[in-house]
Amino acid sequence: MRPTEHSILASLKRNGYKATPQRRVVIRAIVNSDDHLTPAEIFDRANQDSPGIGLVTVYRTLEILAGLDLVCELHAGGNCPSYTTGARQHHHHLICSGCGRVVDFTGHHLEQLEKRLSRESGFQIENHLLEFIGRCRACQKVAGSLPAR
Amino acid sequence: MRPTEHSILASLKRNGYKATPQRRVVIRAIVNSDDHLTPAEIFDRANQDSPGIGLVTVYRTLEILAGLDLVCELHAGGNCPSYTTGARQHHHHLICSGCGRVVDFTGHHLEQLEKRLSRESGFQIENHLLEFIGRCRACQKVAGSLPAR
DNA sequence: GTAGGTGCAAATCGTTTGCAGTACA
DNA sequence: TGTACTGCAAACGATTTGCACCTAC
Repeated sequence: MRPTEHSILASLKRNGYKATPQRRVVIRAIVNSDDHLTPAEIFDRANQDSPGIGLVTVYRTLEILAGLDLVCELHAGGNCPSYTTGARQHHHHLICSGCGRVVDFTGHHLEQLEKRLSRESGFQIENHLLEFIGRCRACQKVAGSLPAR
Repeated sequence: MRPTEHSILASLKRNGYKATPQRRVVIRAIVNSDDHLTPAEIFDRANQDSPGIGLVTVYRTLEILAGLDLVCELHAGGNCPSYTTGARQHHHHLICSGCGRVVDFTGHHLEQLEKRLSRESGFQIENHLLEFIGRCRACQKVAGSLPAR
């Protein structure tokens, strides 16, 4: 169940934030993309959709959305932050080192490992991050294509 | 088998890089620490050890070392890059959200998942990143201590 | 002797902050 | 109407680059 523009806006209001046109545009940019987008990419799309919006507003909106867990933040080894709609279901990432495409996957359970680590280290574990880096089918063909970095 | 200052220097030379005193100092700073260090922290230690070294040199040395896989780069969800000696053995990270301390762990095998993903997605998987974020024993006691961010 | 390495200063990049004006509820 | 939101410009911190000098091999 991917969140929609509407459901995200509703969450915002429920949490006491206003539903401004700028926020709608930012949310739409993220929801309408299958990819993970960097703040700059989100700004580009938002700006195309509704010229005049400020990059600052994009950052501020992202901060709110991430704080409410309405979008999911990704740290793709190196090119730091990018965002996508956080399917409420916990998922992991498969990142193409050629083109930067990100595929989500679910279904691997780390609870057992989490328990073991917690027991052995004394850590109270709050979260985890599992990412695989590789080459997607298309990039395997393009021999010698440069890594996204 | 943790690499030593000596073994890292040897690798550098083997790859056509010169063994300068500055590089020695940077390597020593990393090798002598159990923690993961940010470039700034490495610079501090290096500078204490041998005043006058430039931050730029630290960055340039880290770039070389990471390129040769002699140190391992860590992306702790948010406070991006830090470095440690890359025990050639593959390992994962357990990061404290309170104090930023990083504990390595090994022994969890993801090969099976890797194969499944590869089959289902067509990706040729090159690497993965598994990090747990939580609170270490000390930080659990300090109630309400601010996250490292 | 020379290619590669160093350190300084300045440039650059992504992100954050201060502030005055604007608009949603 | 009042508070929260916006956009600009400037500030900021981390990293990179240009350049002249230096040093390990």
